[in-house]
Amino acid sequence: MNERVHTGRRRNEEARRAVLDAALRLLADADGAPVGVDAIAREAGVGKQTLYRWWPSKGAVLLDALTGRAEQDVPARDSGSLREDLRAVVAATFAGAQAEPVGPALRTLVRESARDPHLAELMREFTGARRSALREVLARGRERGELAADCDLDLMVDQVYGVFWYRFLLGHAPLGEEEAVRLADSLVRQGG
Amino acid sequence: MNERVHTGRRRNEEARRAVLDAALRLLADADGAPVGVDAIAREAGVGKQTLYRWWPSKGAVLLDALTGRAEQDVPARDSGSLREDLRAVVAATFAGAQAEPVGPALRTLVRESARDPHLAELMREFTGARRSALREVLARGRERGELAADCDLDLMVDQVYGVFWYRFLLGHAPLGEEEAVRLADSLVRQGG
Amino acid sequence: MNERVHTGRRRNEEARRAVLDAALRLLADADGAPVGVDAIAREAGVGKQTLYRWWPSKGAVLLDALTGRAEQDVPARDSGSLREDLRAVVAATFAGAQAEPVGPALRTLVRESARDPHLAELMREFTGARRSALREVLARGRERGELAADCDLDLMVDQVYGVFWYRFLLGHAPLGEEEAVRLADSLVRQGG
Amino acid sequence: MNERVHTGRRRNEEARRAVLDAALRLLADADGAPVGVDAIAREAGVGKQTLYRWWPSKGAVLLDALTGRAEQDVPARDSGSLREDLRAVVAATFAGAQAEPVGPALRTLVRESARDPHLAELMREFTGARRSALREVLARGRERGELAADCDLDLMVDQVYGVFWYRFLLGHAPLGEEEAVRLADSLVRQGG
DNA sequence: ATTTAATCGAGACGGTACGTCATGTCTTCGG
DNA sequence: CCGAAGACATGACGTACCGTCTCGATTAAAT
Repeated sequence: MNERVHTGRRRNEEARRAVLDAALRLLADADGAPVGVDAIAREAGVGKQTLYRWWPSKGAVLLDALTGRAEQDVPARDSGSLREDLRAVVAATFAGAQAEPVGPALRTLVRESARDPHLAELMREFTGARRSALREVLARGRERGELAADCDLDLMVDQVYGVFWYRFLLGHAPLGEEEAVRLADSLVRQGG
Repeated sequence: MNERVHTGRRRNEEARRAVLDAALRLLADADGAPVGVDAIAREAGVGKQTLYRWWPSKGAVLLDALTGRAEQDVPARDSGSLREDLRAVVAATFAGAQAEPVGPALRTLVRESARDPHLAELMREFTGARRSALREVLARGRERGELAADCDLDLMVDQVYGVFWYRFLLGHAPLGEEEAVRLADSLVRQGG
Repeated sequence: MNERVHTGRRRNEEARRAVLDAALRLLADADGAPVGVDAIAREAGVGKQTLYRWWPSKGAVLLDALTGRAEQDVPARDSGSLREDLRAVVAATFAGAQAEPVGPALRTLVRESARDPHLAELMREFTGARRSALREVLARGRERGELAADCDLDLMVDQVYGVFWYRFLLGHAPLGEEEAVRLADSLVRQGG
Repeated sequence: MNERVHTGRRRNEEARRAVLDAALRLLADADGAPVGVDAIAREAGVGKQTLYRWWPSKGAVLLDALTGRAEQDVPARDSGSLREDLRAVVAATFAGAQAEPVGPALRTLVRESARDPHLAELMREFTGARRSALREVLARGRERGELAADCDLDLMVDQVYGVFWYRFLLGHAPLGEEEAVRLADSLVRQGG
């Protein structure tokens, strides 16, 4: 606990970091169990008011903790081949959710969002962004003729993220490299 | 509230029904918002202890309320054609979740299961049963040669339920007859 | 902490006692410093909700703790002599406020009542009762001719309690037997 | 809010006045209810630090607001007659506490001092000064033989201020000219 | 004339207490 | 023994206030 210094009347960036770090740590350690505001504040060495001053709800803190640190490193590069791109995106998505501390934190976050309407809304935005990124990849493939002109891109996107979340939250089946490839390929085949 | 009569020292079936009815009603009215134990007990005109005597947790009551009433009417008939069977199952799944009061109740139930480990376990069983029923349909199709011998049935199952839950919970896209057909057909095509 | 047992759907008398005991103990130990609700609850081994269920405010608990235990043992006997009775009442008042744990607790209570309008009202009733008891004594003396017919009994009462509270709270002068006698005698002389 | 001008590195007298004015206004408006530091600062259009730079605590501000404005106009003249002087002092004390805005402000101040040890100490000094002024009057009377040589002056002083504070804070009886005269006379008679 | 230093308004900060809420356990009492 | 009622311990929630601290601007005194 290295004695944070005050920054006067402007927001203390160190406090912000301390909060997000603490939140991410607790989120990861909890692995699904609820994370309390008091706990975050105590862990960060911060007054509760500081949380409520800068984030509209507990959920906002948690989401910020996850997105602000775990870079949205899903690439969405354009390799010229739909199969290639799709494999990359799906594999990155699967892998990102397995890594520490993102995985457990993400699980906790989703759990929390079930109770916290504010967080649910934030999550909706978050996932919406991911969805359109993936849709972009598919749209490029369709333009190149790798997919049928009449295929339902939205349904394909939802098949990817549907499988992902379903398995991620229930944990009844793996989310490895192999499954990513299989899923990507089956989508390409299905839409061809 | 029609003045239930005591049944002495044997379990009062009417009380059980009153609880499940009340739970389902609240579950549906809440449409996602949390449903408390006190609320169920009051709505049912029942003591809280009666709940905990017969159900191990709040979640169990909620799940019982849903499954005990909303018949698991997903058919899983065997028509001889995979495409036919799959369309039927998917469409029934989609339609079942739209109907009142099942839809809103189911949404609430899932939300609750995020916080309640006990309910989560019950939900796991519940969805597990659905999954194996669907897998059965697909396995029959594969035996008939309608799917490639090496295709990943588990992945196909999860594509169906993944899309279903993903759209059902986020509500960003429809879950109608048309989407059901499209999804079923694309899976048959992909696995052929 | 001897494992209190629940008493079912009726108020738990043991819990009530535990709360009042704890409150009195803390009140006395604090000697003027504020006593928190959490502290009382923790000390009593009781949930905070139990406090708010039975007492309308923190102040009500504190006052109850003082009056419910420390018997209002100011005698107000009738000895036939005003001087005698007055000396007794004043001395008892002074002595009562010195004794442990009443003294420190009373000081804390008054302090709290400055912030808590509800408690202030309760204190008003409490002191009002004391005032009328003393007024009774003086009225009897006046009927016996020990006081002038036109003397202001209310003013005399307030001289007693005024001096008492003033010295009790500021602590700038003693409140012993000697002062009690002197005050009583001077009042008799003044009203004669 | 007439745009105060900076005075550079010397204390800004206007700011001081603004604080005291604001404090007195809030103190009077509150009539017993707590007055917060933030409220004073906002009302005065002043930073909180400016308060803590010049006053050691909130209480000091409040007391200063009261004493710095409401002149200590209790006369303590020497008319040659104890009865006369005493009547004057007591009546002035009573009247001073009734006037706006001193009365309500004083009430709030005492309430605050119950929670604020620093303010309590300041109040002790404040009342101590009043006490010795009154004691002076009585001592002069005793030297002139208007009081018995062995009478307890401190007790007499406390009877005056005791009655005053008791009635002022509880408000159960009036503090008018008539009561002042009666109290003063009874003390002279009692000590004669 | 330039530097130094103390003022000012503003408001974020860590901390403590508050009163409300929901959960699951427990006990009474009537049927 | 069942069922209704509801008190109980626990612990999270979001709000309010306190006194401290730092900012960036401003202006008087020191150099």
